[in-house]
Amino acid sequence: MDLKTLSNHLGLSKTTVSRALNGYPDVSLATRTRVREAAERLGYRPNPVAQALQSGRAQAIGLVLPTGPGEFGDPFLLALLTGAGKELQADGLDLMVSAAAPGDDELAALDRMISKRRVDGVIVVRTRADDPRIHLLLDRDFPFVAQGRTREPRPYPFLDVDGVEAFERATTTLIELGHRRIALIGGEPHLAYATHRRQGYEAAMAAAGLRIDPDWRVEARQTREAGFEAAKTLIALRPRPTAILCNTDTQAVGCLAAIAEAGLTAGVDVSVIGHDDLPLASVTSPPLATMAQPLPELGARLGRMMLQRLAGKPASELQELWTAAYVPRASAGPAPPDDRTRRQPSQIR
Amino acid sequence: MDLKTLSNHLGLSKTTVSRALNGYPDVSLATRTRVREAAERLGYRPNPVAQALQSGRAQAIGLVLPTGPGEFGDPFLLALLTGAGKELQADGLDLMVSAAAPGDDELAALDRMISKRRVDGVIVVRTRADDPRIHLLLDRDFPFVAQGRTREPRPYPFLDVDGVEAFERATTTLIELGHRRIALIGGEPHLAYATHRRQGYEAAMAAAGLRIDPDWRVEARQTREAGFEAAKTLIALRPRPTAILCNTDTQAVGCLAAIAEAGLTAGVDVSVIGHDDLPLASVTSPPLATMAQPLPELGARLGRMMLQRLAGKPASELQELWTAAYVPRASAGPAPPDDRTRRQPSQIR
DNA sequence: ATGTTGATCCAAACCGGTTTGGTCGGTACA
DNA sequence: TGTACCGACCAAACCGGTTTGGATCAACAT
Repeated sequence: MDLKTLSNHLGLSKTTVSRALNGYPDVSLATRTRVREAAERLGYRPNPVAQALQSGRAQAIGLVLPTGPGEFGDPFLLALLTGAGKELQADGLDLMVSAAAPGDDELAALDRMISKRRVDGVIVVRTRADDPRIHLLLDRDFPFVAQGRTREPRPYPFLDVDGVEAFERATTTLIELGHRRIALIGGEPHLAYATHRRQGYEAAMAAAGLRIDPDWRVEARQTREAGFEAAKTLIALRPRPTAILCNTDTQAVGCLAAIAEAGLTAGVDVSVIGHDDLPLASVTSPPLATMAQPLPELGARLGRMMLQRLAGKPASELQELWTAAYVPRASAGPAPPDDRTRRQPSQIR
Repeated sequence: MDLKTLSNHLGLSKTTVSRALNGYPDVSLATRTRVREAAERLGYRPNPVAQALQSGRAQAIGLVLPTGPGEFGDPFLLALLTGAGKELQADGLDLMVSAAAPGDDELAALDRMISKRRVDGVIVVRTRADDPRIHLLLDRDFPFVAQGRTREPRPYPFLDVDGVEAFERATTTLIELGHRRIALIGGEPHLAYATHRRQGYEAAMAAAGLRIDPDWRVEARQTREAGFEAAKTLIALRPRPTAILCNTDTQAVGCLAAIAEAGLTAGVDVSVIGHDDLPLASVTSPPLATMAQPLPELGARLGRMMLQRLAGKPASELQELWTAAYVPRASAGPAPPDDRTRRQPSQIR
């Protein structure tokens, strides 16, 4: 059922039928309703491809999924994607997804997507500190919104969860539990969020008047194994840190394993807090305390920001910073009674 | 840079340029190379929207993500999506994703997708025993491939992992470890794969000459909580089953929790095997033995099957059954020395 | 000299919509 | 009575490609 068939059927011109369906006032009300009823009855659906060709807009937005091993872990992305997809669908936009490993492939996939003109905008997820995708999109002046911030002087629309605030709060929580020797397994500095979280940790320690021993601040990749190794080093320190903050849950899981392997109990001897609230965080032993991001809502907001961007809202007005929620679980407990460290100095003297 | 501009630039007609680029033999070799070079040099890219309108093919395939809470767990879907996406991309097809909760929404999303004609085919994931999506697609004669089988007499293309074989093997593995009282936390019967897995369990037990106590076979929803409750019931039985097979890892995680709560040790007092090898399976305590599916390969194959389907390969030749891999982990150990059951009957007599 | 054939190239139609720039008849106003 | 204006409708152009059905011309055959 196409427009020509429908208009023949009604004894009207294509023009009039088209304009009737689109609610133009230069079609009489009577005709308008007659056309609409017929369209409804005959199940007429305008061909979006033809509309796209005419309007120059694809009625779709793109999303390149970084599919590298690990990093955030997949549940993160799918929740984001779902949230964004539903929001866009409500406005009649489809979601076009392309999967590529971070790096050249990813950039090529993005390039292909925008030069094919099959999408009107793209959503960039898991931004990195210095993100070539952001450069590409800004250079080409292609509409986009990013999940996360990068080092980029030009203003662009983003939605991020405040890593500084999150780790400030996580650190403060530990301090309130009586911890003083708090260590950090940070992420690699090329990840923007890793830098922010480290800053939050440092700020909270400073605010509480606590010194950070240089040994307490280590960097590790976003894998379980890296978390395991980093934690082993931290646990071996004397005096031993009583709490470890991990850049992500993935690292934290490795950290828990290292604690168990050392014959210690997480949440009792050493407290651990992660970030992301991955599904696995609730099944570790002990369950992992963590900072949670409202992923579906983040996705939905990203979708809506994309719509606003396409509607012409300036980038500078589309920058939001959300707050993570602390999810208390058994891995974060009160600081152990701290006799060892008090005695040690006197023994040395 | 559109075709008209390019042809003006070359002093040729649109027709000739188009045919040159598409390699038609009625353009002289000299012209053909000249056109191709110019196109390359000027960065000409045909507008896929215009091509789609003309050819009637959208050069995209669709995928409706069921986003209901739980069931398989998200990592499953994302891996599948990635695998399929890469395969399709290699053939120039894009992947259009729409997220909807299973049920009416999902069907509506699917309907919208195919009647909008923005996709040439769809991939159906997580099929259910009696799947309305399959009915819809077969009724409309719309090309699709399904991940999983359903009760449907008409032939259609599918790729499934053999649940019968998987649980037959899991059961046999437990029998070889010395287990005799093996229980099953099955899935709801409307899930096709749950039925298959139950059959595999029953077949292996029968083949080993072991009777299945009716109490050992329970059904539970695909959630951690349901697995927890079901396991509690099983653990309370006397004589107690020494092994529990769970329809999915999600249930198995709940099962492990119930075992721990009863003061028992999984893998020692009661062995547990799950299915899916979700990421969290390796961090439970003890780590969860499970049947793993090669998700990225499954996705890739689904993508290729879709291409073959569109190329006209008949449905009956596009039906594949793959085999899951057993991932041994500490939750499945040898059967405990079984003195209690031997004595109990003598006491009763 | 007149067809025939094959190699090249092209104008126009087409895909299915939307937009432009009208026409046509009737009413309002000078 | 002439004309300005308005409401309702429509033919044709357009979006950017591909396909159809020629046109042109040189070489070759009759």
